[in-house]
Amino acid sequence: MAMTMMRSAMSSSQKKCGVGGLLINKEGSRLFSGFSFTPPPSSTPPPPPAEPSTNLFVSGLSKRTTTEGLREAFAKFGQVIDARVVTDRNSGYSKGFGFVRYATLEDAAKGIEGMDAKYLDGWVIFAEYARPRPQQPPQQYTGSPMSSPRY
DNA sequence: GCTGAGCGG
Repeated sequence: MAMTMMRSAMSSSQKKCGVGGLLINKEGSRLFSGFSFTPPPSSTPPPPPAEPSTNLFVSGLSKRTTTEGLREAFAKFGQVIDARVVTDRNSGYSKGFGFVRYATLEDAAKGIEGMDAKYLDGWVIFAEYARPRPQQPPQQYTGSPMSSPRY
């Protein structure tokens, strides 16, 4: 008899505890991850500087900067073999970047150190080594290395 | 002839 009353009392003591126990801390889960970011599986590592070469890529040029201006600016740090400001064929205006070729790698390095992040015609230019472009040498033999004229 | 990241004639 008495047990019946006690059980009914305990049941009533449950009250509304079920809803209050559900708590999720978003910040807590972030802190648990701590110092470990997932590296992106997509491999697109663009190395900012290219390998040393006498060919220099100059960006950030002013629209008013011409090939002569580029050569004059870079000639102060080395012998410039060739300088060219890339211009659009349609309009003929500068694209804002150009290429400078030095006689030696030392001059190219000095040119970069001397003209990189410097002002030219009011614009900060950036000089770095140009990338090797896919320029295939125009060979008359269709590029077949099997060409053996003599045996 | 200019918007202003970028790699050419």
